Amino acid sequence: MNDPFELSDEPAPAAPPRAPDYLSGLNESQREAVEAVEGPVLVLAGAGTGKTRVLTTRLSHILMQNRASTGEILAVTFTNKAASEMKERVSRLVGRPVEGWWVGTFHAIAARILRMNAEAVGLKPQFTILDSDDQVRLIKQMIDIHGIDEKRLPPRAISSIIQRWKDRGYMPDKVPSSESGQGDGKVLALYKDYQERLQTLNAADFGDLLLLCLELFRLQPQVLKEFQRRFRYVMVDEYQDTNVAQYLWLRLLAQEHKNICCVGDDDQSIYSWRGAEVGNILKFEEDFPGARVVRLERNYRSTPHILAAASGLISHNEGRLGKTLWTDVNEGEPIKVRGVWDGEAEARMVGDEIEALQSKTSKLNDMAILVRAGFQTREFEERLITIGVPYRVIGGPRFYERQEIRDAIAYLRVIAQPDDDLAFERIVNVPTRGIGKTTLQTIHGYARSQGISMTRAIANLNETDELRPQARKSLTDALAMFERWRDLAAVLPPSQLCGQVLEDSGYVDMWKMKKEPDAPGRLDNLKELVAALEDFESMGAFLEHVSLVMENDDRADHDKVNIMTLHGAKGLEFDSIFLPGWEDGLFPNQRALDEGGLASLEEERRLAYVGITRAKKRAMISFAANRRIYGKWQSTMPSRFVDELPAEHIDAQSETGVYARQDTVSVHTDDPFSDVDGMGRSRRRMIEAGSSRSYKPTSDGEGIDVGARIFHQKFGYGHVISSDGDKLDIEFEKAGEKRVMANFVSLA
DNA sequence: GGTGATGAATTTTTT
DNA sequence: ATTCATCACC
Repeated sequence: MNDPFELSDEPAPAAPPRAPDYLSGLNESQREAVEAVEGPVLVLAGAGTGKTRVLTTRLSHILMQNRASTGEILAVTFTNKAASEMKERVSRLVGRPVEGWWVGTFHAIAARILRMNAEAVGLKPQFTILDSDDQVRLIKQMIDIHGIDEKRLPPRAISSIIQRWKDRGYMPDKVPSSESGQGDGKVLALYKDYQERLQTLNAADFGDLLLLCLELFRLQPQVLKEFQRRFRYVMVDEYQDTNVAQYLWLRLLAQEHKNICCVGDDDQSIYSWRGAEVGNILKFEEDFPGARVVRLERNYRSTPHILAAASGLISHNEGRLGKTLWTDVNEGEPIKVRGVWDGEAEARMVGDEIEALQSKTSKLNDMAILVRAGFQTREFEERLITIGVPYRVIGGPRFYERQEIRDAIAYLRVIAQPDDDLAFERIVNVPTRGIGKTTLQTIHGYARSQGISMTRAIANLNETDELRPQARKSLTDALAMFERWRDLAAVLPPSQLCGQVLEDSGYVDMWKMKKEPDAPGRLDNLKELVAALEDFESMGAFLEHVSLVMENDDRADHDKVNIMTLHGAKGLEFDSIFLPGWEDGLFPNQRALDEGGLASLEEERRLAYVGITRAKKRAMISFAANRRIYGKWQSTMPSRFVDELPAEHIDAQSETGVYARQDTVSVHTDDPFSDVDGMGRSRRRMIEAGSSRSYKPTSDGEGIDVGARIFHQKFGYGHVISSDGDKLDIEFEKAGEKRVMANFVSLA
């Protein structure tokens, strides 16, 4: 036990009473997690077990016991929302606003550390943080030089390869040879070049914030030491979502005091596709010897039926740390599982259910429709509009991602940082100033050959006659304009400066001239931006905010049904949850099925688990027999996850005629995860007897080839246009072109 | 340098 | 179906 008096920077209040208020009301394991402040601790917090409460109480506990001052605690989260919630709740628990502490997202804290030591990694302190859009544009510019075929390897793909390398902590010279072969080996060269380019632009992308931080710690051990000494206690939220770079970063920072507490749930790891390593949480005990593991298993959110259904489902995953959630609340209803004819019927059913619940005094705010992919929201939006039920879609495009806002910000970025080529290029000809492709290419070529930024290149080029006089004039004017704004920036507050810039540049006039229907809306957005800037002391603070803080305050001020993706729902809870589209190919998603193997399927299953566990009182899972995807009708099979729900906890019903068939025969697939006959318990249970005919087993084109004339019980006769695994594109004689499962057709 | 046509792609998303 | 990017052409 440490001596509290030595550890505090601040005047200490009297020692806390034996059982402080803030500890009361915690259950046994929660309290254990809160009080285990020394040494490495892993808190396995199942869904709805009071994770945030533990985290905030623990932080307060450390402060209240004067084990450390605010400046000596590092608490990292993934989202700004989680960070501000933590700040707010701890302030409330401690009874005073807590300031000067290190609570924030990985990226924000890494950026803070990096800005304090930018020079060590070749940046200037006011470096720009590039978002993924900038990143892709930059890569696109570099693609030709590296002789990469844009068709085979689009900028997006390259960006994601590089991003994944960064997630694993690889600087260009550290990419292992097993990895460097990606994209004909050309991507690695591009990565190297890309990093150099970022340096001349005085910019860092999101991955760099962590990666360069690691680099800083490597190059400047004394800087690392300083932070290691500073952070007596380290706390991490959503540990299952950390990537390797973040893991290394944490491990370094916690080295000195070894008081690290990671909170997470391996069953809710759904972000591997953006670099998260479930392995981090699975091997915590190895990584931090002597680690204490506390399991939070008492669930305060859901009914036993919901918990049992979710637990039954997730038990199909291997490689879990394993938890058994329990609750002592009352039974509640089993999960409804419904099969319907098509997507429209599904939307209708969900709409009806929502209306029924609403008339039983349920608030719309307490209901949510959780979909696998964004495009699925539309059907529900349309239905809710027709029946007049208000809704909100959470997670759409954000304010700062709109074109006009990004343009405006680009102006501000160039003012703040002349070397920011990406921003400069974005607006140099917006509004049009007669600076075209050719001119830009000349500047680009020169800039790159000299290893300088474009604005510097222009200054040099204007001394020569390489540019057309007209372009030269425009560029000179533009640079002069920026110089003037930079002077203004010194005297005007950010908001006024922004207004001025938008006027002077002709940007506002440009939109006023446009007769597009959305032009007025864009002008409104610009006004909103200027207004938003009033909250900021400095332009630098604002730009940091824009790059690191997502704006997602959908105010819950009206009673509306929530529609969002399953990913977007993590961490939220609602009384009633609707889970539509549980069909193989949609959920689990086809790409996950095709590409990622078992790991991917398990992640989809975790996603299903996350979905179900969002429900406090009731949940309804549904699937359709037919669905139009990308304009084509497909006949679909219920999700394999439907099978995996324990029968005792669901109430299954299916529309008459849906999946009607009898005399099921086995269908060979290459899918190792499906059960023997491709049709398990629940799925079979959903199938009602009806008129049908048996068919021959088919396998991967065997039996049914392209060109074959076939029969389908719903669509009639047709011939096969093409096949794609177990799916066939068929031109039906009566029903037109459709995509159907091979096992639903037979040779005619 | 702006406009219309054609073709390809289309999970999930924070920072 | 719809969007989005690229290309040809004014």
